[in-house]
Amino acid sequence: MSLIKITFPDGTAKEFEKGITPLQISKAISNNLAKEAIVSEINGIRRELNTPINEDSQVKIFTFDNLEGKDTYWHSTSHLMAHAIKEIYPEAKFGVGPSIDSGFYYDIDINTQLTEEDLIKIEKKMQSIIDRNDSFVRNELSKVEALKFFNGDQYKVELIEAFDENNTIISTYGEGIFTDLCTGPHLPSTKYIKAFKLLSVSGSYWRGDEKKARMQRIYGISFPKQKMLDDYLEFLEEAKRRDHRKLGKDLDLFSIHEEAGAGLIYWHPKGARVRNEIEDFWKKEHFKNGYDLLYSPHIGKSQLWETSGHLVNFKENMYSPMQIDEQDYYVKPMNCPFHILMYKSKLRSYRDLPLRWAELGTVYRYEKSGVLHGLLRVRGFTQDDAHIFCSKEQIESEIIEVIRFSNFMWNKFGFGSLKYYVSTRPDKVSGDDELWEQATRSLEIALEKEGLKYEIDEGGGAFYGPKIDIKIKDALNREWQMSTIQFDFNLPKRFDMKYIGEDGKEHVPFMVHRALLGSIERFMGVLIEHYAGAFPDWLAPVQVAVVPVSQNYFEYAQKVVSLLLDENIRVEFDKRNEKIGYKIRDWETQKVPYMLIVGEKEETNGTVSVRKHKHGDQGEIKTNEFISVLKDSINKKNNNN
RNA sequence: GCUGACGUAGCUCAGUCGGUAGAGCACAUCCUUGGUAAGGAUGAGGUCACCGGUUCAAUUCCGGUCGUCAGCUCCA
Repeated sequence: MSLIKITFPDGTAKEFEKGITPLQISKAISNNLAKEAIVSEINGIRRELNTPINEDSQVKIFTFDNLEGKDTYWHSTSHLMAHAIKEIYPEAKFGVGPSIDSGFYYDIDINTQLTEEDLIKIEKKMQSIIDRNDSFVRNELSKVEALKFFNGDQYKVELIEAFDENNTIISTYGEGIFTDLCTGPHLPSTKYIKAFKLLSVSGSYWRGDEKKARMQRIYGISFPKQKMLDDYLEFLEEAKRRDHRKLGKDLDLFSIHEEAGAGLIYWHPKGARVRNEIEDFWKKEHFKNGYDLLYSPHIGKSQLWETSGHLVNFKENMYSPMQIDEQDYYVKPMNCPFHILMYKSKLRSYRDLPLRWAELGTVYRYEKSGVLHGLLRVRGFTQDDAHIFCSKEQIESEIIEVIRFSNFMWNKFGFGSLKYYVSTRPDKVSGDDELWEQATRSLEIALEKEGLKYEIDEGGGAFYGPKIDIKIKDALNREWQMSTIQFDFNLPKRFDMKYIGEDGKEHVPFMVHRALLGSIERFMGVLIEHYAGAFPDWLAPVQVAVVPVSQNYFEYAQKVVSLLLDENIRVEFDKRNEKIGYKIRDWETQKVPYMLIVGEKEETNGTVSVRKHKHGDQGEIKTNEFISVLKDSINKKNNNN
């Protein structure tokens, strides 16, 4: 009986009998760990919990709390699902079935169109396989053996053929009648899967290529505890309740009109009110931060777009030209060429720099019909655009300012958690190495100086320069890519931009594109979902509803309304012939921050009875006092909900 | 754009195995003047997305177009 040394991630080591498995090791550490263990890593290779270890090794144990654990858990569930499908539809062929950020999917080639009812059937079959507690059995084959084994399954054969002849051990995993090509690792057996749900079925293509075979993709999720699944399903329900398309309708914020064109947004009075508050705030903050505001036209001659390169690089996103005086004019997909024309309208000195020029510029881009989605993906949208023209010496401090500004804006709207990504030079781009290097470095230095962590997106930059993308997290912890800060080495050259330096010579200015909110439409879509439609006081389209107990108090109610109006508070006077219970319900569902109930008592006392959205009756308060508290909240732009 | 599902009143949805349609909410009028999440009665509302085809007859069946939804691919 020989002993081997097992070293753990914290550096401690312990001796075990040769042939011990990670599961047994985790039992030796603690019963809880053994219960929660999902997969292990042996000398840097992820392997099953029941893999015998025969030599001194580094061992890590993963649970569902680790990404590695989730990955294995979901991946095994996708195999379980495929297994169930194979039992129900023996003719089914399978593409790929990986785990994804949340859950898993499997692509299936099957003749019948799967429906929601079929998913229930598959779920039942999955449960019966779990009850059988089939083991996931690993087998290793040579390429020749694998090709033989999967003979007749064109998808698996295609995958196997792509493998390197010599240095790949091809592995398969099987439970019961189902065997799949897979590198693994997997759960020891199907019993480990405690709670799962198949969520949706939709179309996909073999290898994501629409020219290749059409497959059906089933998405699902699984968890080691029923409660976790329940919570996840509740999260999906909550996301549905917050869907900006639904709230946009319910709260009368905006509409989209089939007869007038897809992807084009109509802002109703209430949505326009919110938008107006955001834009006012945005403009004031830009002035404070040393920006100037611009307005530019919506169309420009083809020559402009040729100079800018858009007709070469962006044409598929631009709408067909219109003819004016026998010249082609294009609707703008971006604002930058216009801003550059303004830059070039006179000779610039280094003393003018930096120029920070911002515009809420509405642009139009062709988007494929299938990608349109509410406010989040549209064909006409308003960018909160700005271009910074500066000298080489200024780039670092300018980038820092933009990062700070962006931070400030997101915090103001209640988004705390920001993530930064620096995208570096793509391979295919030729150009000035030094320029790229320097600009990329300045982005990194700016983030480092601000004490911000960032990730590198290697080769993810645009062809014209490196960039910082900022992702935000909303109230449901969902990530959205919104802000972007991009260097542009292309346009200044194309437009022959210059400034006269201290040395009396011409220099090419650095140009930075930046959007803080991204686009107003998308931003509002995210904001609606973030606030679940219950906007904070300063943004709410209706801030106060004055609700008299009966018609007898209309006169007093009117006085209250007038006082509010005098203070520029957005107020509705509810004169409807309904009981107050009805009115309260109505304003509550409209998510109006405050209702002021007024009747005999309030008239006598010169007060209002405040009812706060979601918090109910707050009791009686002097009208003036209410107004000053509300005004204070509005002025401070509190995120008070 | 591609795959699939879907498109009936302002909204949410029934329904018609082919004989031009219904509920609840919302809306209007009247009764009721009510103190913290839906008072009652009456009424008005639809070329059943659009365009063709089949048929004595199409909202229903077939084809196309537009749009929506879930994905694929792509992005602010």
